[in-house]
Amino acid sequence: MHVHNFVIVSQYYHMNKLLIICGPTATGKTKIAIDLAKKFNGELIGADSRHVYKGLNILTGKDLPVDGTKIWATDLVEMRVPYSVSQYQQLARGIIDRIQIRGNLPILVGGTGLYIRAVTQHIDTVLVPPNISLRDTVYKQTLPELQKTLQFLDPPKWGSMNSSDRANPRRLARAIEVAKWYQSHPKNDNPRDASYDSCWIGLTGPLEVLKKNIEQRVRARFAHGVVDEVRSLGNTIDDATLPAATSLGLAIVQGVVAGQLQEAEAVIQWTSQEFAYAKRQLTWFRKEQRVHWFDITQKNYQTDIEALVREWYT
RNA sequence: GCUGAGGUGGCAGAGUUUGGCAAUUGCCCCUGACUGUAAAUCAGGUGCCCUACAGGGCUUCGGAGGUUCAAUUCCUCCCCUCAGCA
Repeated sequence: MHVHNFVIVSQYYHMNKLLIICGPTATGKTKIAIDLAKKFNGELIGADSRHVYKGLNILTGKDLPVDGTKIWATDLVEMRVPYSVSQYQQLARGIIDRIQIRGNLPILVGGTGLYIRAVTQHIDTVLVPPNISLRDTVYKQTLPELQKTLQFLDPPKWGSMNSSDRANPRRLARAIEVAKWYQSHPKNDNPRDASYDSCWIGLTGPLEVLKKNIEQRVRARFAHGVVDEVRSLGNTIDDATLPAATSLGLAIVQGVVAGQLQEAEAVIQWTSQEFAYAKRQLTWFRKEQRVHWFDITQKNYQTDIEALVREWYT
């Protein structure tokens, strides 16, 4: 009887656990996540805004089959179809539920900060859908016009925005979209707040090391046939505004395919863009107070991580 | 060798006509923001020095001279690049 109770309590205790592996690109997040999955009966959920699309596996660095470990929340939709953080939130939370029910440890791994935040925190306006026709008209307007519209429709929202966002047409358009939506819909006061017992692991390293890793990775992608991969795309994503079409390096490799760019120059440009992205990721995650950071150039960081997870999980 | 066009920040490239604050702009680079596009999008910085900011000081347009109150700009010579002709 005592034993029985213990098992139930134990399972319940574990029911809410969520391990998160985050950090900039090219730090080996997936590899660590797979190692941990093996040791703790974990299952991986990708948190990557470009891996949700089918295709461009080499270009986006999708870590395929590596020994058959499945990664949930990848290869979800065709590249023609825009996918958003809202859909990701619903899906990922559902996946986490099921992993926990199975008695396994969900491991959220990826570099898309907003996706991770959407899973772990509530987002007020997440249920307000995009209004395509509104966006079409709104994007034809000048910045001052957009600003005036938002100031009129939602003064508090305008007041809460910083100077950078106030100059960002995309943010203004979204805010206008949300404001219009609430003119005819009630506010959702019953959001599902995800209160996971989460452990955040962040991988990082000196910038020079990150840059070197990125360059190696970019070179490897060329060696693995990224040019052919992009060439075979044809015109499947000829709309440059599709999220999948804005994948880092795509335009550059297309330049190589078209013969306008030498591979050596392409490597330089792509590395540079990818490195800038890594720094943006660091800027984002730096504000995430819960992250336990590990430097991948330190000798024992893997065992340190394992020890931390073990302490938290058992 | 001759003729022509050029030489301006890490790179590209304005400014020279008509001498009067050099750092148009873009890229690269640095920093930051971010709540249904997030590998997206946006903001700030970017000759050097002082300064928390305001601001102040000092450099510089291939090189050396010259004219002038004042030269990236006009004049002379030299160096270099490109194109054409030999």
